[in-house]
Amino acid sequence: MPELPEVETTRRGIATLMPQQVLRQCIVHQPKMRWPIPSDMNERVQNRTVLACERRGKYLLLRFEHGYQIIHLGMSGSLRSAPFEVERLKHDHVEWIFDQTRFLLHDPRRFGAVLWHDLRDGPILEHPLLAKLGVEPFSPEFNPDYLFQQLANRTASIKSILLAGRAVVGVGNIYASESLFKAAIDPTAPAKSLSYPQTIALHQAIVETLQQALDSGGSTLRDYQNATGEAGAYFDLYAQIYGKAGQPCPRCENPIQRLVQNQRATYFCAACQNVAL
DNA sequence: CTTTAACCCTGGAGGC
DNA sequence: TGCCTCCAGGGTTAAA
Repeated sequence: MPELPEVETTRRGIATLMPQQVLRQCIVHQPKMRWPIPSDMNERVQNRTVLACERRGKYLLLRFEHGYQIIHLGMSGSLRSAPFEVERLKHDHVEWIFDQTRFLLHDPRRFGAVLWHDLRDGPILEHPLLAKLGVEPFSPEFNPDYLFQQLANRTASIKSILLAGRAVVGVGNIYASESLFKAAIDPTAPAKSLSYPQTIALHQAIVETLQQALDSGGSTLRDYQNATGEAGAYFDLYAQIYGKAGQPCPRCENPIQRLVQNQRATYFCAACQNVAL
């Protein structure tokens, strides 16, 4: 579920409710996540004020005066506000209790994480998980010149470079396929082989795809909060090719194909993206 | 340094 | 109904 747009949408949602509130308790029901949740987590944050809800890549950052809670939703995580009368469900692993409401971290696969970074150990952005991340896709630093420089000398496929998040964060498995399709670039091409015009097209495709998904993700999250049923896979609403193997390419009608790169599925149109098989 | 592969975990879908 | 296999939107870590 959590692609960058959903993480950002989640951040915006909790940012309207959480900041300036005193966290009364942080209850860990299941510490076995991607990394163990520190056993003293509650002591760190109990009766402390949440100053802000920030984001770096797909990491959510709850800022306190003395440190940060680092939250990652992994592959299957979600963070939602739930009134006290709402019963905790299976896989609701962590609770944030405030005076007026509470939040629940739900994560069946437990690839997510909740960590503590104390500011005595340095600035938050120097945390090992954050220090080597690429630039934010909506920041001025992400521009064609920067991207071209990042791709230079890289022999790995452009798909895997995008997914690695060292050049730019937020391009998940869906958006890697979608962006490369939009830019008509072969996902298997070595990153260094992209021309400058191709890099311009890819840069534009990434920003447009993420922006469109952010708009869409926001609306589906509102739907999810209002309705009882599932929001469904929000990317189904606008994905051009992701998950659509066998269906006609929206541009040229040739069948969309699927391949596996780095153990992750890639969807593409061999004709539009000039893929040699 | 770069690139690739294994791995963490649960659950849904589909074949038999 | 059950059992089996495959698949899943992430990313760290070890190995080559």
